[in-house]
Amino acid sequence: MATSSLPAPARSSGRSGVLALFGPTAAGKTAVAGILRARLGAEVISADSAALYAGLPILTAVPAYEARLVGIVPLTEEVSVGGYQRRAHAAIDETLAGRRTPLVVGGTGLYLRAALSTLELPPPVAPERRTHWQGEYDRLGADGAHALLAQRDPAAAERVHANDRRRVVRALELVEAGASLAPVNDRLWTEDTRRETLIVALDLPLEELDLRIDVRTQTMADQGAAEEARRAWALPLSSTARKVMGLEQFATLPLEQAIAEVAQATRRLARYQRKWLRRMPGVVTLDGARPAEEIADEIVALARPRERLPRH
RNA sequence: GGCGAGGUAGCUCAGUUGGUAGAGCACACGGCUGAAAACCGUGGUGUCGCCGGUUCAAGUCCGGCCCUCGCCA
Repeated sequence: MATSSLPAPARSSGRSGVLALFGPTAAGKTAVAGILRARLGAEVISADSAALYAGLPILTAVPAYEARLVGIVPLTEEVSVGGYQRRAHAAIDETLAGRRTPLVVGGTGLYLRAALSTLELPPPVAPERRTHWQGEYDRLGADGAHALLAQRDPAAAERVHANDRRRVVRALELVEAGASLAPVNDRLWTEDTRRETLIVALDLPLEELDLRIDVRTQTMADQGAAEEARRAWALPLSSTARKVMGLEQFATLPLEQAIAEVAQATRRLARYQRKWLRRMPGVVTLDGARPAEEIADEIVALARPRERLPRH
């Protein structure tokens, strides 16, 4: 049983805490969250970078029930962890203030950590500055740019590979802004949380997950994913919106080919999400193959303060 | 049946005058701090269609066979 790996519950009550549900695509998070929402009167708060976008209910598998931080950003705008974190913290605090349980649900590992933790993200910089440093990176070459970074911010340079243009550029723009890519407090892979939090993950064997992903992708196609994608694709999409999985494929490829490619890309995503799951500390992992009702029961039991658990 | 093109990694394909089989994607593993459904690093996973021949040495040259595609019948 997973009981032994439970974080110490709040002395006061389990009611002041946050519940989080993580796991790869198609592991069954949405169904379980729906049951918990009804049973606990919880407020579902999404931790999914793609679901933030409005206009893609099929591609981003928006749940039938109400959830916060879903469909709130137009496809013409960029999304970012920092922007998401601010909204997530606000949503969690508002929910707690209303004496309800925040249920943070999503498959974007970094977003989930940002929502739950005190992770301090360095500030954004003006787009013009980023463009400038991208130019510098290309002008100096990967090694030249990395050497420049090593000179200006050795700690950041040590964390970043010279070929990682995105991060070298980001580090350079931060130095210029008086900040650093290297965090003062490294809380990404720690159990650090802002509130009393129980993190539960759902997982399945890879073969089972792959099977579910095939079914789910076919279902999306049946629901009209191609039409949704084409409509969105016609917009002046932001760079982060353009990368929502399935958008380009369903908008530009013959349906059969799009289904095959999206299923494959989603399998890759699921593997990436499982990597996060393996590495995320303080997570109780449950078998996603069990009936959603049963999983929800177990989570309710886990969330209860320890002194009220039945003795073994 | 005739002519042509082809058969090399899971897929698409490259492979010089014969000299240790290699790219992209996929996959595995790792990293990641306002792009994370993103980005980066490391790793080759093979009966080179089959059988025989020439050669010190054959994916490569020669002969035969099998299979796929196209055109003509």
